[in-house]
Amino acid sequence: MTSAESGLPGSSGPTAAGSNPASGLAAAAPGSAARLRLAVPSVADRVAAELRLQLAEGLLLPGQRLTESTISAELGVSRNTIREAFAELAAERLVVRHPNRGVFVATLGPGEIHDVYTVRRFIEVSAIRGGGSPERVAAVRAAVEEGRAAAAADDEEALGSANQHFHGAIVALAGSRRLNTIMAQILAEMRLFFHKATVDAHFYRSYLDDNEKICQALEAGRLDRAGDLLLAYLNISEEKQRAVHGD
Amino acid sequence: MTSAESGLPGSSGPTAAGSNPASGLAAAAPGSAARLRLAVPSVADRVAAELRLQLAEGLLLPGQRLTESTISAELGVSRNTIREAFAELAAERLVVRHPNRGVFVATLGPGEIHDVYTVRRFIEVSAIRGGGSPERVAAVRAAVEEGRAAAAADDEEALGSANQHFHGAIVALAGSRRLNTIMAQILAEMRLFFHKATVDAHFYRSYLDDNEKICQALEAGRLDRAGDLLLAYLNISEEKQRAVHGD
DNA sequence: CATCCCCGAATTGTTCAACAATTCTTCGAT
DNA sequence: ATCGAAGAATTGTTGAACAATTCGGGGATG
Repeated sequence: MTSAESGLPGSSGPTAAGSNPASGLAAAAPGSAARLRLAVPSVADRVAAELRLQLAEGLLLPGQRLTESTISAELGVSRNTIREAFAELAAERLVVRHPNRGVFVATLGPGEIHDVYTVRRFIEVSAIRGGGSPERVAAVRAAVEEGRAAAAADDEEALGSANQHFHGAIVALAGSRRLNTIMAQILAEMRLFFHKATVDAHFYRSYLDDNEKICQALEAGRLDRAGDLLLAYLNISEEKQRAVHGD
Repeated sequence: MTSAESGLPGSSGPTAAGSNPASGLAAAAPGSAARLRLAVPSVADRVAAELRLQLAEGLLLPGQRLTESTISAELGVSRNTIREAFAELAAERLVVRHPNRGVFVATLGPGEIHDVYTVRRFIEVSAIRGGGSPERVAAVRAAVEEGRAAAAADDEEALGSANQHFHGAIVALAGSRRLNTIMAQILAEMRLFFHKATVDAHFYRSYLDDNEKICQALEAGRLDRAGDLLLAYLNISEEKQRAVHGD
């Protein structure tokens, strides 16, 4: 057992560290105060988190095969643990298991992209039509400003991030744990094919105004109008995606 | 009662003795199904399916602990495979993992129940407001009739099943794979705490008329009205659930 | 009598090694 | 050049092992 044992050496630098990889949503749950539990995630969970990260960064391209032994060696964890992580990721649709053939990074064809947008239309529009507490509306506003700042700094990566935060904040208006995680998974799926789109440096740029208008309508309490705007936004966004990905 | 090792559909039988791990799985004669490429799910998947079933039947009560070694022995599969199945179920929220303590059947408190209904209000109402193809509407009608037949036969179990089919069919109107699986998971979660409710033999009975009215509105193309009815239905249903479960 | 601590017992988390079953590849025969 | 069969590679699954952790039960102590 001469192999490294330090927690997840990782192939792309000492990532592992950090705390909650997929957090961003439920930062502090109301009510559960005495939860000083420093629950160290299991190795399988950390492996899954690492892969999720590499997936989000476009380091692992859709369709690419993930060989158990390779990842096992690269991350210094046993093949069995890798399989547990795969089960997690497969449940999130980020990877697909082909029996006896291996797991592959999920590929989203035109049909799948449409399906993702269908879910978004359902959830996001319903969420914004329901409105939310002032703090939650403020969170939406914060995401808009975050996007504006990123645009000013010409940071396309941050711009894409801010855009996702914007839509996450909209769903968070409903204050539902389950809806939040559903949305988080959908956004994770979208990152899978958004890398193709961001080659165009000004891809998100055009969304800035839309986000601003939607946010204003929301703040003004014109929820139906906000919903209509958001719906139009999603339709156009889907159209663009379809254009980028061969029909 | 149902004792006996509910051994995995397939076989595995009471081999118990671990001396011969050899296949006992595929009992199907290869000659008969030469054409049918029936992708046999992995053992881990079948274990997960079996547990899902026991969960749905109320054989495993919320809060109950699932010991790896016990299930491993009961189902005749290795502990490692059990863990893979657990990862699946945990991703579906049907069980919860307490680090170093084990996995437990998920318990849904009042807050969780409200959350489940929030998701249902979002998805089901949006789905019915969007309408659907005639075949899909017909599927909703079929679920209504299924419920009527179950009521006539005084089969409460079938009645509950039909009710779930009804709501599944409503979501299926949208024709979205992802929404369908999301709804399936939500319904699976609900089965966790519905067993408490069905002690009242006439629990679902009162829903029959509501379903009929909703279906009629849907068939008549009065989608907004159908949505309103469904929304009211869900609110009342949540109220009842909250009443049954000590608030 | 109550409290605390330490020590076993049981269970989980993780690894390793092995093997059957299946798929992929390559090479050779027709 | 096509086809098929031997061989290599990979997955699916098992079993055993061990460290780490939690749980429960005595004592020993105050």
